[in-house]
Amino acid sequence: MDPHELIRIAEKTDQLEALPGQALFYEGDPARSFFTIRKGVVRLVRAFPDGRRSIVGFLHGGDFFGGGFGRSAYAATAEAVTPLEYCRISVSDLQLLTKEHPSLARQMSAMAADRLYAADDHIVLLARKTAQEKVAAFLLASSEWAGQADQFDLPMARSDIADYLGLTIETVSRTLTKLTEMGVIALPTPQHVSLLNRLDLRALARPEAESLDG
Amino acid sequence: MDPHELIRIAEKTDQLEALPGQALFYEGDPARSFFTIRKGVVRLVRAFPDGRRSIVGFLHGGDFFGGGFGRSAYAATAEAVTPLEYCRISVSDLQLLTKEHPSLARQMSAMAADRLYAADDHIVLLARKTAQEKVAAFLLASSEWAGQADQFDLPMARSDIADYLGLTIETVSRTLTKLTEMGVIALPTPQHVSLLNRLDLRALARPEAESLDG
DNA sequence: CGCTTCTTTGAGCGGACTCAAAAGCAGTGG
DNA sequence: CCACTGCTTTTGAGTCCGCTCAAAGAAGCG
Repeated sequence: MDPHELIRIAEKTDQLEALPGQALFYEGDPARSFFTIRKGVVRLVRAFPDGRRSIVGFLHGGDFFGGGFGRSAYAATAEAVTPLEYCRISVSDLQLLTKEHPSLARQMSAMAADRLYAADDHIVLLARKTAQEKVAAFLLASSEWAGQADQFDLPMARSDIADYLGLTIETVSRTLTKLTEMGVIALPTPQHVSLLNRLDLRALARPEAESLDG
Repeated sequence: MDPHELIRIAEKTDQLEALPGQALFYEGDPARSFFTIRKGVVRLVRAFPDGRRSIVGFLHGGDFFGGGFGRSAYAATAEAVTPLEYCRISVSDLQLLTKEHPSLARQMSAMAADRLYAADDHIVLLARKTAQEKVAAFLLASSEWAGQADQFDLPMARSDIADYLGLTIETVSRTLTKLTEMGVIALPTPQHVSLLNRLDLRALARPEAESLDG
């Protein structure tokens, strides 16, 4: 649960940077390394030859990922969304470190479990939520990434949000405009979000919005 | 990679059965056990108070799951789809066994990795595929579960398929009818599928259907 | 200042949904 | 054996949400 040890160890490894749009690795590449993000945001992308694209997740400072988690190949392409500072450690080196620090193994499986839990949430969102619920949920998640702030930046483009939510950029834009007109958010600039009514936004975000008392 | 050792160990533990519809555990329950399926099919369900439901995965004979993979609570409810024979082992017992058999830990992370990879596939399917592509992909996956057979049973109801693919039962039914009319499958009974043209079905299943030569 | 890229807005369409009913099937009891 | 009941699946008709196509702002950059 404490990524600091991971980061401390990772600090003994490659310190790297990447510019927006640069790939850290590609889907299908042999999964030779693990990564932690020091600063910035990464997207995990699955793309098709016909242009259809799906973002299976966003990763933020402190997040630990890569290595295929036991698989021999990466499951998706990792691309920098913002200017990025990150660490890289080879799978074999990390395996050695795991023997010295057994807690590392537990942390790794905890990370995998978190990604699995997030993936299930994502599946429910894609399968059963409306565009408005999707965008509201995304804004709340973005707020959490910013430390529950009521004002924060969306580091990614509308196209990234659309590919994450299974929508088009037009629908994302229209929905944001609608939420603005409803008074639950404000958009001083396209990238800057201000939550005006967190409770209403939360109610809009989930199907299970009704009372939970039995 | 070899679940047989897991099963052999699990055979020393609780041998249980369940009838269709019975829950093995519920979403949110403390994740005290791991499970392996001996015979039958299980669905992993996320449900909302308003009736919306999403099936995040199906599990088959030999599959290993549960325990929250490091989390303290189960991420979804596990329900028997068919009459079920399965094994249960407590997380603590399995941790003890892990110390005797280090390969177990690797197998567990491999299982988690497989679920993660499957989850990413599922995300892409839900986010970017049409109803026809979804149903075609589901039929191909079902064929794989049946050992690449051209004829096999769908153990689950249309409602399960719909909740897995993010569709309604009507759309699932209509799409199956359409595939039948196209001549790529036959449905002797609603539960029994016969693949008449695997290549066409594969072409219908994926967006990346065009040629891959660069 | 002109170019490119991103975002927003508009108009119209269509695929999947909703609502509704019929058809098929399994079990049950007369 | 057959009517009756309940459940699942299929089929039909019509609607709407989100998509497509198109164009007009904004914003960044050389």
